[in-house]
Amino acid sequence: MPEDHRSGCPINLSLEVFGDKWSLLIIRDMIFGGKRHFRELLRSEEGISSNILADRLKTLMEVGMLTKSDDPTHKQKAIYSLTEMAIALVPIMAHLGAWGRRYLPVSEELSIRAELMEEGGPALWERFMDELRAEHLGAGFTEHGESSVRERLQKAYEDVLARKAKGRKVAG
Amino acid sequence: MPEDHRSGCPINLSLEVFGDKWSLLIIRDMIFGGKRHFRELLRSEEGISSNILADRLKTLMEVGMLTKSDDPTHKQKAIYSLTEMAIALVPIMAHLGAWGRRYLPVSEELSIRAELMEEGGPALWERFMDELRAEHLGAGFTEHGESSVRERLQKAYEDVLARKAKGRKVAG
DNA sequence: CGAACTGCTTGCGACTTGGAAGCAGTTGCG
DNA sequence: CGCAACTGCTTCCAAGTCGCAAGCAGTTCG
Repeated sequence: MPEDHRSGCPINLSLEVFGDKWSLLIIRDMIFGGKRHFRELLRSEEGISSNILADRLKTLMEVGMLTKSDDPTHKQKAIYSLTEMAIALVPIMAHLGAWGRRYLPVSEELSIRAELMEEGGPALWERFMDELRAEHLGAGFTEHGESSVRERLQKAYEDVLARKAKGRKVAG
Repeated sequence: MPEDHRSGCPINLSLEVFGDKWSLLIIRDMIFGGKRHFRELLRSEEGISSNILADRLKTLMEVGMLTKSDDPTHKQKAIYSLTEMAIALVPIMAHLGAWGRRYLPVSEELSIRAELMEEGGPALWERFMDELRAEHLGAGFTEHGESSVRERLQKAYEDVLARKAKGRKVAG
């Protein structure tokens, strides 16, 4: 009997899984950043340290949100993949992003993705989740060349950066 | 310049606000349990201790998710109220509950609310949020006697408890 | 052959967590 | 009127977690 839980409340159990300051950021970087390797994840916007990252990857694998496999191109590289359980967090990410954008002091370039996710609504989320399934659960790397949701979000992010740099050049 | 933040990413900022194991449970108890007083919140399903509760209430007030006022009926009682910022978490709570229910070992009685929230969808969430606004932001306590969303959820919870008790009596 | 890179691990000080007990004041009840 | 119960916290302290810095064995690349 699993009495290592504080209660059987779904919200509580969810928090027991990712109720900390890092777990969801790792998932975020895998979903929105397309990161699959340890050292990629180490270069997070927020600067996670390697021992914490190792620990979180381990527990995320234990709860079934991630899987790990060998990279055929490099004997030392590991590839982390999202499971359906983690891909199912996309709508929560979208809501979290929308909420943060509304109530917290976000930066423009880092919230453009949240804005587009909010605008796109459930239809966009579903498409994104399908792409993630192909990428993480499909047979190997199913690249479908055309513009994926992640690529569109990434482009919007870079456009904001470019516009801000330009504005700074003109104004400053 | 507020450089006490790790990054301007909306998901990160959200996690900085409630990315711990207790903050959202307090909000949950206020939303779904109708709890408004310190000692009510202390009797949480998960057994929060009083120093942690005091600390979290303080930080939740600092970030603007809660307000505190005097209870006119008791000089020592404080009444905690949700702000719009906290009420706006209802859809996230619903998603969290749905996700937890799908992937984690929830108990039947504590997940019936999540089930009903999921079934009710955005329309039900909006109604619930309106009721919370009346209760927490309105002029005093706006009780509208008829069956509120919270009362319906609570009744469903009690029905499950009663059914399980009966089943145990018959089977055992 | 050496520099750079791979996924981690270790050491350690600082911070956080949380159980238990307590506190000054208030209220309800007999 | 007197006392038990209750009010929102606070303090103490041990145990655990966090996170920077450094390092490590192995691999790959030029």
